[in-house]
Amino acid sequence: MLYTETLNKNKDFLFLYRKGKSVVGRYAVIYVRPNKKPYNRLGITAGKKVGNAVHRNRAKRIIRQAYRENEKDIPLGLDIVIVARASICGVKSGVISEWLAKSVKTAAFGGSEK
RNA sequence: UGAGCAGACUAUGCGGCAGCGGGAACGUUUUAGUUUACGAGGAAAGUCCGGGCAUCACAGAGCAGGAUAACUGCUAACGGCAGCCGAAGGCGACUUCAGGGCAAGUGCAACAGAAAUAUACCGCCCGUUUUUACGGGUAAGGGUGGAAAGGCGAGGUAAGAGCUCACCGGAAUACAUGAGAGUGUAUUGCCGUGUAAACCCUAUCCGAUGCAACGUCUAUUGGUACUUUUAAGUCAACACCUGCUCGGUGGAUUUAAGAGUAAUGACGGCUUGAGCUUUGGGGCGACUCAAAGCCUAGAUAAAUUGCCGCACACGACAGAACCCGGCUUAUCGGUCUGGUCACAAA
RNA sequence: CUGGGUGUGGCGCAGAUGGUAGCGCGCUACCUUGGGGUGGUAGAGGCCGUGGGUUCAAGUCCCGUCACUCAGA
Repeated sequence: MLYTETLNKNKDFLFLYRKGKSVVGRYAVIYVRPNKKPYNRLGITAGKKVGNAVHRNRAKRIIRQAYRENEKDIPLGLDIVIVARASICGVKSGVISEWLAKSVKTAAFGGSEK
């Protein structure tokens, strides 16, 4: 991933859940917030509700793949957290990719403020 | 041909494009980059046992506590496995078993029943007698119960009773046999049910903590915690080693001053190992010995994927996290091997 | 990684060393009131998370398993 670091501190996740803009979809929820840095930071959450370890790993893989495909269209300088939901399991990656492309932009330029 | 038993193996395959993880090589001041081979399981799961490894100063003795339970072996070890004994089930191949000791001691056995671990309600027999009660003997018969005086038949007796005898079940002793559990034979009337997954007894085993162990390097703040040195005071007891006792080690603690360390982050621990494959030898087998060859995940918000095409049986359960040996549980199916029973044919 | 705890009517909980499973709230019907509440009487509702085992007999004892939950590093 060209312009992206991973987000791995529990503190940062909690900060985004409280202060970030959110977009809710059928397969996942996206939280976004500007971070005033020249690169993006991405965090992916797949909780216990998604399923067992195999399903959680698949959810994370698909989301990461979708992000990679759309990376060029996403503006720089954002913290992004994507939380997988249970219905992501039986879905092909193309659907997620399409959905992500739309949702990130709406989140970045005017998602519902919390 | 059908049914059934046991064991072993496998876990969609092939191709194209894009991508991920750490390793090696090339390259670069460094970063970026290029090439190349490799990259989840039979259960990786549950964390139920056992061991390695690391630290706790020595890793001690006894009690307590916990675990296991026929026997002989295998193993680093085990609660695992193999063989074998016994019991139960199946026509059989075969399967299942917490399978030591209630005949050491203690406890418990509701309701029913006269009586539940010691007794006489009805009945049977004897005696006394006011002929309808009292005393005594008796576990053959009745009913209750999961369990009722080892079972059953004969003798015997006032009536009965292992009181005596035959057969069967158990126990003890002796002899034979086996490595042993055991098995066989003989003798002794020696014989109050069940429960130890009730307390308990017997034998064997167990020091504690877990890779967030542990080691190395390091920023900032502050005098927080720990260690240590010196000085002063107090106490002869206190702290630690496992819950207690013995035993061992250190004298212990408070205040003041000085010195050092820890936290945070990074790296190591981390994958060459009770390793895998093949061949040969030993053993009924678990397993083991020798030789040759091989290197086969090591991540840290955590890598095996996405899309397309073809084939068919249309793809189950499921993702390493210090490492091994087991156990248990989940699982769409497929293949092979060896026994068994029934039917038919030769 | 390690060690505990819980599971019982709709809800919250009892059930000491095995012997016919209860309490409070709630629910249903009736009485009381002009009506409602309160109060009173009667009643329904449970294979005790699940699969085995020990025992004459298991909610209770033992083993496996599922779910939830707590503590420590």
